[in-house]
Amino acid sequence: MKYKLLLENFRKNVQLNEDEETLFESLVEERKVRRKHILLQEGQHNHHLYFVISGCLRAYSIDKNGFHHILQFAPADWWITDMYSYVTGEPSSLNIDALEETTFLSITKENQELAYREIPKLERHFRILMEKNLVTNRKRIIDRLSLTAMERFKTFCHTYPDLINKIPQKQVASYIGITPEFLSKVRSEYLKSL
Amino acid sequence: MKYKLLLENFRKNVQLNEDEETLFESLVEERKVRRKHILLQEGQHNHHLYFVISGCLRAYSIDKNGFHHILQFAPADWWITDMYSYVTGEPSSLNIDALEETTFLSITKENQELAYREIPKLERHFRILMEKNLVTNRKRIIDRLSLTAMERFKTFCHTYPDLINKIPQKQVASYIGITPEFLSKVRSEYLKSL
DNA sequence: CGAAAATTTGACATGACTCAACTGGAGTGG
DNA sequence: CCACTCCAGTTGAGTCATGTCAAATTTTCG
Repeated sequence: MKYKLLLENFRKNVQLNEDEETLFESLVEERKVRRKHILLQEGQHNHHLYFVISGCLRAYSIDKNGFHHILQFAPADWWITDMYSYVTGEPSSLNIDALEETTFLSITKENQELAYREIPKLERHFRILMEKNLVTNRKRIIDRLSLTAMERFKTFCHTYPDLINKIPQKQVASYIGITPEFLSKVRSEYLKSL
Repeated sequence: MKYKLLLENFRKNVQLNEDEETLFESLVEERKVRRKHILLQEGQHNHHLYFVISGCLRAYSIDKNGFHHILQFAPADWWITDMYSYVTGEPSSLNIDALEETTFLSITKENQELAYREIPKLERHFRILMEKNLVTNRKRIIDRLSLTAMERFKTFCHTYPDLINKIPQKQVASYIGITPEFLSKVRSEYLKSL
């Protein structure tokens, strides 16, 4: 299996033997996208799970006023998809695109189901991934309910120190749920206070 | 197995045979709590997963100003826990209590792990549960980012029609992330507009 | 290098919060 | 079964956090 990062990802929760690794490798497709290239567009059907090898993907929705709201960043070693569309088969309400040139693995739902049948312990791996993902999302809901914009900004800096220097402020604003203008003000207040 | 509702819950995703049902039954404990009784308190360690048979539980956090923020309601047929504490073993940051007299099943993490070992297909069931839970939480994040208070209130009424007539308005406010006073105003606007 | 995008800044607008007063219904004890 | 208390809910006045819009400036990258 040539995808070391994917193996490491699996190894956090389960041990695969060589045949199983080879099987899984045969089920994924390696792809590459350029910066700003859209991988999944709102309204399309989504049958894929993506695993980032290098670069960074992001999932966002666009509201009725045209504002973007970022739901997730996926740097290397992260899984990403529109889970709603993936689970239900309904058209996607999210967009997924690349913040920079990104290499990733793509696996269809059919192949993923096949993998579950052939390698049942994968269920365990993905169950645990989903649990952790759930924890992250719940934390984010609580933060939005109980923290001010500046506190959320500080939390973001603390939680994603790598992203801060990599992505435009505008995207951070969209993630923590404020306007870019207001983030600019909040940030300058914050810098003054240091 | 005497817990029909639990069986139905499993059957949505997997088929257990009679031995497996009996095994699982032996791992859970049936409990009952009164209205307002606290099941899990912030700061305690949480090693349990709960499944509601009748009544309604709720999970909430309390912020530094003493305000409550409701993360989840769990009516009959729902699973609930502080997933963060459950997964990491850290003390809980959430409280779980009963909105009304509630009967539920409680299973320890040790027993749940044992169940996964003895009945591997349960991994599948809980993977799927977690995926759906994730979808719900993501939807809630998006709603909070893109909708006004009134829109969120309407969404709540639409999503949880049963709860609306069962729980005090104050709790709805805490769930959608506004003050009870403001919900009162929003609600009267909404009723006028019908 | 030049165009396009991101960021900053300021004046002004507004959605949501705070606080306080009032009302009404639910639970409790005598 | 009444009186009492205690929350939940309502309403209004004033305030605050954040949004809107527009203009100027800086950065990015094609």
